[in-house]
Amino acid sequence: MINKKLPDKTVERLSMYRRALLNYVAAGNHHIFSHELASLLHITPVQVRRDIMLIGYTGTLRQGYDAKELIDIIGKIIDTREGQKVAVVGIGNLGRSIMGYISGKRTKMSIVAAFDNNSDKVDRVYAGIPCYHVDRMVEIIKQEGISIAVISVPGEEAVKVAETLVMAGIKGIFNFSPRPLNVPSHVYLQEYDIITMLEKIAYFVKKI
Amino acid sequence: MINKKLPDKTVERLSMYRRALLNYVAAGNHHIFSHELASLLHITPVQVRRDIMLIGYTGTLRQGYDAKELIDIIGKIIDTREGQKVAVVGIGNLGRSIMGYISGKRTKMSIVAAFDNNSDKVDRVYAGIPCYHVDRMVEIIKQEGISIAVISVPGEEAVKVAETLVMAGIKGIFNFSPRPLNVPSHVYLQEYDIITMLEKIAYFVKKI
DNA sequence: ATAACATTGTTAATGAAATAACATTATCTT
DNA sequence: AAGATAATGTTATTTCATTAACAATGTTAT
Ligand SMILES: NC(=O)c1ccc[n+]([C@@H]2O[C@H](COP(=O)([O-])OP(=O)(O)OC[C@H]3O[C@@H](n4cnc5c(N)ncnc54)[C@H](O)[C@@H]3O)[C@@H](O)[C@H]2O)c1
Ligand SMILES: NC(=O)c1ccc[n+]([C@@H]2O[C@H](COP(=O)([O-])OP(=O)(O)OC[C@H]3O[C@@H](n4cnc5c(N)ncnc54)[C@H](O)[C@@H]3O)[C@@H](O)[C@H]2O)c1
Repeated sequence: MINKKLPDKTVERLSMYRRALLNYVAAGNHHIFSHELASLLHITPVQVRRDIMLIGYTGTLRQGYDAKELIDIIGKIIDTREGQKVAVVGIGNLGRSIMGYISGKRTKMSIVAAFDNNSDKVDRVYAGIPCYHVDRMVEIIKQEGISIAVISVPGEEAVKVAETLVMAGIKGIFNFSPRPLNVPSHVYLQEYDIITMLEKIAYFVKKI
Repeated sequence: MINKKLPDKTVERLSMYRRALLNYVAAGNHHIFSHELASLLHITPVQVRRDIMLIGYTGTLRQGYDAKELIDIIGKIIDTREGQKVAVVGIGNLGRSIMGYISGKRTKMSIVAAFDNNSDKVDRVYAGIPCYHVDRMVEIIKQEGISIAVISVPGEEAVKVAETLVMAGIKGIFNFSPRPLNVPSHVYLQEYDIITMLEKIAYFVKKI
């Protein structure tokens, strides 16, 4: 099952399945049917079964899926052995809120470094994470083996920051700045802009 | 051109085109070719032309598109006459960072109210926006004619908040909590979870 | 004037994602 | 033991999004 790449959207849902399942077992449950898992996410049971088929796990006819097993399989797919390390670049409002959000969560990933160019912010600790000057970024990313970076600097700075990250050998970039980035094909890029999404909502609200 | 619904992804790109074009004209330019606009977003020229075809605008063969006209057309599609009004529910780290981000921006939407249930936060002003107690939400949403809401409360509270928003007549919801929501079909729902997206990045980074 | 060119606008083809259809099977009921 | 039932797993179809192909056209060069 493992070496073929899964569809983008399936991977997103796997992450959501896992979270829902963690709550589900924490509440003392053991087995779950596709239609139950589906209703936790407000999607269809077929979608659930298809995703689970794609990862090669199979449930049983009378009990459905073993929640713990499913959690483990998803972990094998998404996580790496030691948990991938993440850096946040730009410790403004957004960067800090993301750091606070992720630090508390039970996910194998961990934010291990933050970077900023404002000297008031460097050499301090935010949500338990040390903030370094951005000049040390390449050095620390290599030293710590950081593979993923979140960009939350102002748009004007984002291109330069991304170039540095690529140079440092980063493999995945999550860009929150409104500036579209261009990275080599061996770097996975995810962009997200809140205003774009709000404007999309605005459009569809008009149409409703 | 106008009454048919545009594809989801096209609407997202229109928002990005507009932003890029605003910078472009601010820099003193007037006309733009599809390949130029494409390269600002790192997409293909065909994609640009197809989107522009869908909105019924046409450029000229030798000059390409008139940037200002295009900005206006996109405005007609996305914006409403007076600009849709937005509320933010849950003024924690994320809520405040979003409020700060959007307030500064030239978009026709405006955040006109914030809500929280923590008495330390209500009756104060954040980024120029008044924060009310969540008990007054229905009242104020109706009174102000707010059509879109951002949910940034903890997961446990999100379902309840969403129900109240629907009751208040909200038309579009942007949910940042990790709890999947269920809303009637006349409400447009957009969900986004940063951890899910980070885990997706983690997966594809492993595959690269 | 005509050919070459660069660009748009549109239709056609491909690819990705979601949904539907259905075959299979373990369990329960009678 | 046979049939009904309620699930799963898989293949087929449909829908949505992107990419490719190409015809149309105004501009420039010869
Ligand atoms: N706040 C939001 O909710 C939000 C949402 C979506 C997108 N964004 C975007 O994310 C970015 C950050 O938003 P914010 O609200 O946190 O802004 P902010 O101004 O509060 O923070 C930006 C931070 O980046 C640092 N910085 C600037 N240049 C840098 C560089 N070259 N290297 C390292 N650090 C640098 C600044 O010192 C500051 O700490 C902006 O591009 C914004 O457009 C913000
Ligand atoms: N911080 C992030 O970057 C981030 C990213 C993605 C998702 N989220 C999610 O967004 C939500 C908010 O995140 P945060 O970091 O701002 O958390 P936070 O704890 O800082 O803020 C939550 C706010 O909601 C308020 N609140 C609680 N119950 C409420 C209710 N019933 N009505 C109105 N207000 C209420 C609290 O008083 C608090 O001000 C959480 O669900 C979190 O999981 C956060």
